[in-house]
Amino acid sequence: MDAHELVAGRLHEAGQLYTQGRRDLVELLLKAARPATIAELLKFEPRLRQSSVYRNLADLESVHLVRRVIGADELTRYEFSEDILGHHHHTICTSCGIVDDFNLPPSVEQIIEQALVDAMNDTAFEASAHRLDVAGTCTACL
Amino acid sequence: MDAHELVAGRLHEAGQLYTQGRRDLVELLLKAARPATIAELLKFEPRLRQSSVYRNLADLESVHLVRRVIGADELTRYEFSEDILGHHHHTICTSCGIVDDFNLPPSVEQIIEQALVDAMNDTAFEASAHRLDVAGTCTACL
DNA sequence: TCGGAATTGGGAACGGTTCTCATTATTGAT
DNA sequence: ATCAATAATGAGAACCGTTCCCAATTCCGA
Repeated sequence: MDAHELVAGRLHEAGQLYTQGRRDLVELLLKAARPATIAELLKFEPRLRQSSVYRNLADLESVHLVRRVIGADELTRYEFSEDILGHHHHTICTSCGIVDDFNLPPSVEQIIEQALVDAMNDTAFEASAHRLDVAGTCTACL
Repeated sequence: MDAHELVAGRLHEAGQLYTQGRRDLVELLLKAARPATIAELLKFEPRLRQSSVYRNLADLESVHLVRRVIGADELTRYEFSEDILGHHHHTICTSCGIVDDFNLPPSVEQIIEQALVDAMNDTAFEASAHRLDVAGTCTACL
């Protein structure tokens, strides 16, 4: 399915418009193919204005089209939500901060999922999602 | 083993002193029994000065006695390093931000560890640690 | 007890993010 | 097509957690 259509539809449901600026932003996120910082987005497409990028990412996040990714540095990164990208995990380079995606076999996911359900049975905590990342050093930084 | 002894020793090796302020800080972290924000630490022990707490946490982190924990909000939390607490995971309440600890059975840890090694074989990434947290809602917020 | 080194405290500075508000664009109804 | 109502935009100010600076103080070994 075309990402733009999906985004347009979901925004429309929420009474929001799919403007050119938002289109550009979505296009950029598609091209990035990994969680991107605001600075990266602005550098790649200087037409975009900082305040609009922040606002639009927040808007897209509020309808669960994108999500915030926390890495090792203080910079917030954004990527499409798992609704769009599917469930996946992140490698986080502790040297340069770059975050990238990777997947685990469904069999492992299932074991993790079950183990977490069991673990949460002891603690009175209502789990809604899990997050498994790997910290280390990316090729460029080795 | 007594935590204070361990801390004192490790600081000494690094040519740093185990002052009263640092002692108080360690004591607080022990009492907290879960990752604590700077604001929480200052609130519990107003004798402590903000700048010293930030500096001392950074110092303790540099000798791997404490570590920074990233939750769901913008507040940095600190807890003793896994050297001291052992490997464990975190629940993160997306409502109030509280982070708490939990453990998984060694058998599951082993499966995860192996799955990550396999996954990293494909990507040229040098993994050094993994992080598995659960996001959701804590009892108090339900 | 003294001198050098480490630590402290207060506040200024920093940087990413959020907020404000006047201007502009977009949409649906006429 | 035109208009009115609503939403989005852009520029910069404000915010806030954190880091930095430096003079005063504390600590330790000789």
